Amino acid sequence: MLRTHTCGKLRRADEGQTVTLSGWVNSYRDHGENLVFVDLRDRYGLTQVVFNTEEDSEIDELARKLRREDVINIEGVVRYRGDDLVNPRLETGEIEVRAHSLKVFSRSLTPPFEIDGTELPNEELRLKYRFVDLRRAPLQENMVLRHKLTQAVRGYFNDREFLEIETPILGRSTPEGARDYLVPSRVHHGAFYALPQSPQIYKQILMVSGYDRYYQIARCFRDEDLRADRQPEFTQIDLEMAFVERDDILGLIDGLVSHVVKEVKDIDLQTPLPRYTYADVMERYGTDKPDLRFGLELVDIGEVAAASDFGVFKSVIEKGGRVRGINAKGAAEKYSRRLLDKDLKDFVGEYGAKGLAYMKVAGGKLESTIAKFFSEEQQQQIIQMMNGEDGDLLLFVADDAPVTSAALAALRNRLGRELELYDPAEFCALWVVDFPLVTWNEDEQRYDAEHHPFCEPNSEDRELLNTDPGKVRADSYDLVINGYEAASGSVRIHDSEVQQTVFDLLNIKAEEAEERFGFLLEALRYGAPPHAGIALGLDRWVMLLAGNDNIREVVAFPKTQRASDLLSGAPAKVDEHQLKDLRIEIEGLDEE
RNA sequence: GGGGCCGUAGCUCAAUUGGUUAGAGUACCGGACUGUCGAUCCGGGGGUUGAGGGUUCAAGUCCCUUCGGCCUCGCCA
Repeated sequence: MLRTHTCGKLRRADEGQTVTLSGWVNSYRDHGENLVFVDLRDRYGLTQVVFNTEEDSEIDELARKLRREDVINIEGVVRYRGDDLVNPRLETGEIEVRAHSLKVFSRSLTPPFEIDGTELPNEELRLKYRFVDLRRAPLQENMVLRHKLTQAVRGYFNDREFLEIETPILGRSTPEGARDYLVPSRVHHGAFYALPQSPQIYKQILMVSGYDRYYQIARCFRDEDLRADRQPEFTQIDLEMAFVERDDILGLIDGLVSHVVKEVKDIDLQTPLPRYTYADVMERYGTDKPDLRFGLELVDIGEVAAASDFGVFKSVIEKGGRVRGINAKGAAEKYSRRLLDKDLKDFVGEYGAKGLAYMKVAGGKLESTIAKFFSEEQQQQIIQMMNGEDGDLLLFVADDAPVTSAALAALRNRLGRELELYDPAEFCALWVVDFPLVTWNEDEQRYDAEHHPFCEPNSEDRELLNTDPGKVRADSYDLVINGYEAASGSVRIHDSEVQQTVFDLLNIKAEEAEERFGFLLEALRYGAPPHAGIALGLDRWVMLLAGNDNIREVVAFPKTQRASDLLSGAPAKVDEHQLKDLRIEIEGLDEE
């Protein structure tokens, strides 16, 4: 071993010991020929090393040349710094190591940015020099948190008879869903593997095969555009159980969530987690993943709007749309006219809203350029419906139902944040259940699966499958934390006839279904147990527990928004002979 | 595919209406200093203003194109 202790280990109790430390030079303080201080860093902490030449002039000369990020090895004696010299900001601040030998393992170029700097460099640089960025304490803490979380997850499942089973990375492309990452086959000309979007089909087959409790910390790939909380490759805590019903999964995950947050953050979470129906949250919050750390519920004022003289509202209602609003409590003075007419209007415009109507409550009445279109009685109705008080700001969007939902849900989140209606450190988890089985796709003139095509229709809604499929509820469930989808799952279809009915509904032709995932259909014909499962987004979990709003902060080697890895340069061109092996030709390459 | 923000020294930023030799902090290099800990003090080097083109007597600043990063709508069963 090239060290006897780590840089975070030594305390006053170790005084007098001869120790060996290895690490990176975090900083140096040169006091001339006779005295040099070096803060030595590893992932466990910082220890001050003193070089004093009275006895060892060669070492001192070497020590004076040390620079940030050099990697060194020292041997020396631990000693108490002295009553006036203790540094209370360091865990090792009571001691220092008086070095009597120094070895330089390797010198560092001047780092592209400062490891302990107060200002972060731009993201591009951080990604290119990720090996330097990863030395920074916040990222190291995130990696540790991530490790603790995965271990807590494994512990929880291992204690409950679950088996961790790996599924293929090279699989088969399936229709619907996200765009696949494809891998060409050398042996089979013109044929491709697809990287898994999730281990969905394999885990269902494992249920058929009798592995009734499966879990896996599985890498998944989706070739879609990125967001702050989305990477093209990400990790799911994936699990599936046989002979269970919906509430068994919800209960199991309630237990997992409380176990994990206790283990990694020492948070005591009340379980069972609250459950809301999809219909309920869509009506009250306009989204299937509401942030319930604050209120600001949506209110429908359609009836008053229809009776008013305000043409914009009236015509929307006549066309079957909705008029809904939010009461921003006490915010009447917080948003200037300019902000309301420009910033907030443009903001809801991003979600398709053509305008943003607003009224202030003052003296028990409504104050607004549009107030004149509402009778005294209608104004009082609105104030009452929206629970209005003097100083409140009422905001309205009139449009078709999906637009009012999307615009107001986004506005609600923005107001919650700007008006500081919640504690950012709070951890608010809930279940959303009873999603619709399918949604109508206007462009394609067909139904799309809301969750995925293997999701069991709610048994109470079986009749509706043929008469009104859009009303059929699915046996599916999402776990929502602080406004993020943290997990998603369902009871699966275990009957090949029901599966066929759903494929028919989704207009997946029997032939196509047989070709694309006939292997699942076939498996279901050989004795399939009722089964259900769920997948949790590990990266998002770590992000939330780390109090971060960007997933790149919890991924060791993340990709940019255009899905490139600035560290390695991936994706990159390949040698001509590699393409030849695969019989692939690239169009338009000559243009450069 | 659409919208928005950004790109100036290694890094973080500044630079008036388009006007002198593009500055500061920090990092880096050299020197001084025996108790520092964001060390301090003295001195120094460091710029294709992302790239290309245009307008102009004059461009970091205005216009066009392009590259890259971030946020976002669509997309993400």
